[in-house]
Amino acid sequence: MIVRLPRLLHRWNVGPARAIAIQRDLASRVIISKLPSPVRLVAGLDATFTRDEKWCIASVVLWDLQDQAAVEQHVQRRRLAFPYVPGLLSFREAPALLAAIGKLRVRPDVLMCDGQGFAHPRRFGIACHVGLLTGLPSLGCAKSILVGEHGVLRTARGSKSPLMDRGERVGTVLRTRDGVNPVYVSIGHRIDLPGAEEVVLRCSGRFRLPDPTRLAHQLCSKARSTT
DNA sequence: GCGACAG
DNA sequence: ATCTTGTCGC
Repeated sequence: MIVRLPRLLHRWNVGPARAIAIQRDLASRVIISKLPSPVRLVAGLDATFTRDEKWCIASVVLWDLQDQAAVEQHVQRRRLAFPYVPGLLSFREAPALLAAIGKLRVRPDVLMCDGQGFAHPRRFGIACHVGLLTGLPSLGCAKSILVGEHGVLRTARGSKSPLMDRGERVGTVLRTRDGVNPVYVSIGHRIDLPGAEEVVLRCSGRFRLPDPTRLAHQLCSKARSTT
């Protein structure tokens, strides 16, 4: 087991009110720092659910930026024990995601989550949560906005605009491909915003979503259809 | 009170 | 997220 979890930090059998309190508490432990370079191994994370809403299926794809290839991939399922509540996504998905991360044989340089990190009502989206609990650098790359507003972007790949919420910079709206909808990038843990943006850009080009997250999503879909 | 609301 | 085929366009 390459990644181990601090025991005190994971309590999933809680209700929404307690979950919010936990987020407020843990948010203060997030570290913003420059990403150690060079970044080569990016672990893309995603989760899906069985149609009966009983299981959460999570996947991790370890993407090698150097070789442009997936070097590891794992799937884990956990029973769903929390409803979908905007802002509390990690209490629904993180148990399965952490189980999948636990299967990695190689330690990733950074985790890439399908959802927000700092761009969250309490500045503690799923990317922060998973990063903090694993102790690994992490970032959030979401397909839509949870909180915040932004200006118009140019159409070229690489164009960006600050994502602002309550007068605070919470992330970056980033175009990963010419003429396609942008993604919403924010820090998770042990990273800074420029570093997060750079990783997302280096992981994308052919598609809107960066390769690690995109492949993790495909892996989840296949795993679910095989059920 | 009303609208918004990651996946 | 999930329910779902073809189709327009680079």
